Amino acid sequence: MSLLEGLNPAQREAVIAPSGPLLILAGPGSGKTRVITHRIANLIQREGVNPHRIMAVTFTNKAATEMKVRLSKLVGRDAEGLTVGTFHATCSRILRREADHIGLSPHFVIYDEDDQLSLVKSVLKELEIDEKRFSPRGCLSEISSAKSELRDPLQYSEFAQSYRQEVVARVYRRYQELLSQNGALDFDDLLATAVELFRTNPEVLERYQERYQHLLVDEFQDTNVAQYAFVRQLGGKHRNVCVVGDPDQSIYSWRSADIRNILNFEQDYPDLKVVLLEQNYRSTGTILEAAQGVISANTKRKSKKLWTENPRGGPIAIFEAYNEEEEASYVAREIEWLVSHGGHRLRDFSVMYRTNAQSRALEKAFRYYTIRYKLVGGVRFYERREVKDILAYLRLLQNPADGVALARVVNMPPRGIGDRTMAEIERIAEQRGISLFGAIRAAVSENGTAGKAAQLASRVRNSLAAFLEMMDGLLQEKSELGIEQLLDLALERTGYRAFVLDGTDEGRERWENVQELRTVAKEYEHLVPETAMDMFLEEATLMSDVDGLKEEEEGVTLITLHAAKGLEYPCVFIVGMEDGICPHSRSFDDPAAMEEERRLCYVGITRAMQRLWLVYATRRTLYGNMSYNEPSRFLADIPPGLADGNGAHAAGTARPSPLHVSSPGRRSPEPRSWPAPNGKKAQEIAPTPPRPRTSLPPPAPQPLATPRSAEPQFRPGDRVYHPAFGNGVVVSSQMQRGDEEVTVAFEQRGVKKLALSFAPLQRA
DNA sequence: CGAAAGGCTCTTTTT
DNA sequence: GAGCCTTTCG
Repeated sequence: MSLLEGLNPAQREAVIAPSGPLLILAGPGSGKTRVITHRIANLIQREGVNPHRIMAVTFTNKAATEMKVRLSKLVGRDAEGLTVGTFHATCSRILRREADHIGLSPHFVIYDEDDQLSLVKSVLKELEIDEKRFSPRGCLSEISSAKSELRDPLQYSEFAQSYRQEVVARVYRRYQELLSQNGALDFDDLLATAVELFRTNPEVLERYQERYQHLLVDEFQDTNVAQYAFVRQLGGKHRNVCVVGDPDQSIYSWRSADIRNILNFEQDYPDLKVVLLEQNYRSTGTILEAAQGVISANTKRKSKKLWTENPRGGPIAIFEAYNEEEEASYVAREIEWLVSHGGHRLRDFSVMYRTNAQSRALEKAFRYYTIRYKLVGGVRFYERREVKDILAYLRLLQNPADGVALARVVNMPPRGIGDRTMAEIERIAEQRGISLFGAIRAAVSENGTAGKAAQLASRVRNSLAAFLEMMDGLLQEKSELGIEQLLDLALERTGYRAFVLDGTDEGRERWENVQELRTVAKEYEHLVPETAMDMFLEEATLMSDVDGLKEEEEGVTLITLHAAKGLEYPCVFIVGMEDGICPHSRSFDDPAAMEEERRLCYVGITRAMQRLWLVYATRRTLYGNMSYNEPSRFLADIPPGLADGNGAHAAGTARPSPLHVSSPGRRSPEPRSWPAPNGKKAQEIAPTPPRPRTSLPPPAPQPLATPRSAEPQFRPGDRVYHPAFGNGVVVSSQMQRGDEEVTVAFEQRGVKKLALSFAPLQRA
């Protein structure tokens, strides 16, 4: 099969563009991943580039994995030689390999946000800075952005102007010292330290430049200064840097992503070739048009003209719910209806929201309606308390200098080493510049002797001695044990197993998570023993939300708008379409932030292939109390005629919710256009009449694909095609309540009964 | 020291 | 409404 088969002219151009800097501006659904993978395949197969010389960088492991899978299909075994990974993982691998050049232990651990926060807190305590005035979170985010911009503590303190910044500068300096003492790097360090390595070791950089003659970067609009510096360094020699991105989908500026990287890119590489991918293969014309309506209200953007050959599709549904519970049950019932009548499966659906807290009401409704769902984000597996505890034990065994890990587990389960004791230990560690572990050892061995380290009660001393002895025992045995065995032994010796299994259901659940971790650990046993533990701990830390998402698994996906970037679903609900939520209230006084909210909304809308629902509630409980929000201003930017404003789009939406007896039904049975042409806010256009206390009868579903008629369009024997089910033959067809119900025998999927107004059924 | 209870403050998004 | 921190009591 030709590599160029089935590509449009722009895609083809991007795939075969000659070596040299290349910027691919790719609109949503324009076949971006396809272009990257085909370009790599083209390099290997047509230009004879050794796969070892190609590096592709993504933002999530999931994107990396997907890319690898697709490449395996394209180039077979050659894919094995490629370097494909996230920025963080790629930098981490390089740093472990080259650690000795910058005085770093190759066994460094990676601190996630939890660990970072504990470290900042201990710094604040040590420097006697009031947490009330300088929140640990605030300090951390300041430090994080400094690192993302490659400013070390010294540079930061020079640049510091306000009192606040001066304080943060002191915290930053000490924080960095402690990281180093603990043998740890945080997320941001992975990038900044890699850049530093290359900057201070030209010969190392040259080796990597020589090796990686071709670089490809996905989601370039979300790179920060450090990531861009890394790309520039690596690509500095051969200049074969291909970056792919879409400024309209830049949604991570709060994590220091800088759209200006795209502009800088053009300046840094004057001979840059630019390819625009503007044809959308994903969404219906209606959805694409709505998306463009929303995004074009941003002032600071280059306008693109996206287009599609896809059918226009049905209208977008806009539904006003009474509160978040009705919102959730509306979503649940729509899905239920479409799954039983519309020929959709649960996995075709995704419900997207601005903040993770919004998933709660949805989960409740889904459980009530017994609809299976897959929750992305929320409390992740690797962030569960018991999982983090176990990982901390393993970290401590791998790297006894890791003070954050020690502080986490030293009294978990409780073993008589409380805050006061630890404060004393911390004092010793700080005083002597040694690790917490070393300080415990010192305290135990020196207590009561001349020049004693501390005055400890004998009970406390015994507790510490017991802990020390236990850890020393594990440390001695660890070299002979695999990860799994070490984990088992640690669970016993530390008493953690007995601690978790406390007889409650919750305890059993937590123990299952521990077992799950054990299963993951098993997968690392085939690795080289010296690095297996490092890899295991690293991957546990660098795992991202979407990485755990299994598309093939049945169930509705619940996901934040941020995490949904890069995904697509036949049917998408965006809930909480309210001013204050989407856009989030934090963006109200910042035009740039508001533009980002709009991009976020745009990202959400463009995830939808066939159907889109935008849902808002007139009131909802927010942070514990009731708030009343206006419909999102973004709704008013959807061009007129694309949406049904009463939520009538799909199923029996007006059925009373069994969850809430008092829940009112639909406001008005007749569809109204949304919004009014003058683009005023929804509420001003269509003032909401008081909602009736009883629900109205459900209106007949609105046909999307066909006009209503008394005669069935399909007859037994007709050959048909359905995007999800493939080819089939009509078995029977009859009119039901103004809708045509077609029974089709699909070649692959068996017999399905479809409602024609909802099933995208075509004649084949 | 540890468990339990009550009060406090915030919550955007995450590699 | 939840998680975090502080307080209180055994």
